[in-house]
Amino acid sequence: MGQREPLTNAVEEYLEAIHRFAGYGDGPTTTRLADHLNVKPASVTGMLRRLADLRLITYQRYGRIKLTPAGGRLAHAIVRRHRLAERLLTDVLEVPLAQVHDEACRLEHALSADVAGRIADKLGDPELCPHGHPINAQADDRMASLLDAPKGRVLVIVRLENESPEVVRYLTDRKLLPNARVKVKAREPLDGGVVVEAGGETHTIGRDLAATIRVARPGRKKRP
Amino acid sequence: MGQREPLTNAVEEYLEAIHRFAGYGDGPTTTRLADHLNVKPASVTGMLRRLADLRLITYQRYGRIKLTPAGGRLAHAIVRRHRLAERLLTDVLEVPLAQVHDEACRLEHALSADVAGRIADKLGDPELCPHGHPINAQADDRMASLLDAPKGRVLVIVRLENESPEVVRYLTDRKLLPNARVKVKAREPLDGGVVVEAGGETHTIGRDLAATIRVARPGRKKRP
DNA sequence: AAGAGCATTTAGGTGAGGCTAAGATTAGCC
DNA sequence: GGCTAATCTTAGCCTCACCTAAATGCTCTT
Repeated sequence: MGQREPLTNAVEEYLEAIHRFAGYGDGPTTTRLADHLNVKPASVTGMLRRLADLRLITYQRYGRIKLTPAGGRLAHAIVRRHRLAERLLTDVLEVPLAQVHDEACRLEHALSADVAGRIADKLGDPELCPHGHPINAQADDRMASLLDAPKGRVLVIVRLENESPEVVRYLTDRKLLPNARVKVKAREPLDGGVVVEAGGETHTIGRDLAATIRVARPGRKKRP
Repeated sequence: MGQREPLTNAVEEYLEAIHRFAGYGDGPTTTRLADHLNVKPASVTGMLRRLADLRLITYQRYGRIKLTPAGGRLAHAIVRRHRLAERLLTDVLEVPLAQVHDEACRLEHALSADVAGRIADKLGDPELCPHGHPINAQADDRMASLLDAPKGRVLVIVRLENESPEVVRYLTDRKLLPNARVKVKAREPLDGGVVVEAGGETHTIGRDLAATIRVARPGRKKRP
C-alpha cells in the first residue's frame, strides 16, 4: 500500500483539513478550506487539482471533495501523528497544553511511521489526544456542544474542537478541559453566550467558543 | 539576541554543516560542503552569499568561511536540537541507533527552543548524544581516531563521526559503539584497514571508516 | 429568469533551491 | 616566473511549490 514519494508539508496540511471537515455538513468546501488554511479560494482550487492528480481525493469542478481510500489513509496517518505528538509533548515532556497544538503541527510532518508507532507503544496506545480527540478512530461528530446541551444536567467535557493557544489557555485557566464536569445554568439571549458552572465556579462562555466544546452525559469514559 | 524570522531547512542544514567542519583542517570549504550536502559547488557559493547577507557567516570570495557570533549560536542550537532529539529517540522511544540520525535530521527543524529545553530537562541534561557527540560543548577535535591510535593499548570508543545507517548498523552488530573497549592489533598495509579486538572478537575495519571512529585512553568518562 | 454566492480559470508573481558552462583565482610545482 | 590542476565564482537559466487578484462561470434558490 501507498506510494512513497514524500509529500510536501502543504499537501499534508490540506489533507488534514479535508479530513477534519469530512462528514460535517456538506463536507469540505473550497471556501471552508481557504478559511481554515488562511489562503484564498483560488489557491485551494489549485491544490485540489494537485491532490486529485495524486489520486488522494476524487473531485471534479464544482463537485464534492472526497478523500480516496489512499488519501484517507494518509490523512488519518497525519492526524494520528499529530495527536501522538501531542500526547508525547504533554505526557512525557510536560509542555503546557495551550502550546501543544502548534508544536505538534510542526512535528507531525517530521515523524516517521516507525517513530509514531513507537510513541504509541511507549505511551500504552492512548486512545485520545490531550484535547480529547480520538487517536485511532474517526471522531463521533454527532456529539453535542455546550451550545446545544440541555440546561441543568451534569455533563462531561469530551473534547475541544478549537485548539488555538488563546482558547486553550482560557479554558485551562478555568479548568474547562476534557473530563471536567460542567452544568449549563443558562443561555443568554442575543448571542450572549452560555453560563456554565464547573468546579464551583461560574463562567460565561461566548457562543462561538461554546459551539466548539463537545460534551456528553457522564458515563463509561475513555482515559483523558 | 537573535532575529526571529524562521530559517528555511536548507539554511539550517548549511549552518549545521559549516559548524561541523569548523576547526577541522582549513575549515569548511565550498567543495567539502557541496560534497557533504550532495549539491554542486556552485550552489554552495550561492547559499554562502545568502548566509553572508543574513549575517550568519562572514565570507568573501575565495576567502575563509566563518560563522558570525549569531550564526554560531544558531548552528549550535540546531546541532543541540539534533542531538537532544537523538537522545529522546534512543532513551525514551528505543529507536534503533542506526535509524536515529536520519529521524533526528528531520526533527531538528521542527523542535522549538522550548521543547528542546524540556527534552534536556526530562532526560537530566545529558552531555552526549548516542553517537558520543557532546550536546552542549564543542567537540574536541584533537581526539585520535582508530586509524592513528597506538597499537596494543586498550582504548575506549568515544564517538562516531559517521552516523549513516549502514555504518552504524555495521558497528552496532560488532558492538563497536561509544564506551566499548577496543585494542588495535595491527594495521594492514596498502589501505587494508585496521585490525581491532573488542569483546573477544577481532574485526578488520576499513581505513576510511576507522578514521571516523574517535577513541581515547580509558579514564574518567561521561555517561554514554 | 435572475441574481447571490461560490468555485474556477487566467495570468502572473515570488522565493527557494538547484544546475551547467564558462571564466576567475589560488596554490603547488618545476 | 610560468604553468597546471584544483578550486571557486559568475552568469544565466530552470523548476517547483505556492500563492494572488481579477474576471468568468456555475448552480441553486426564489
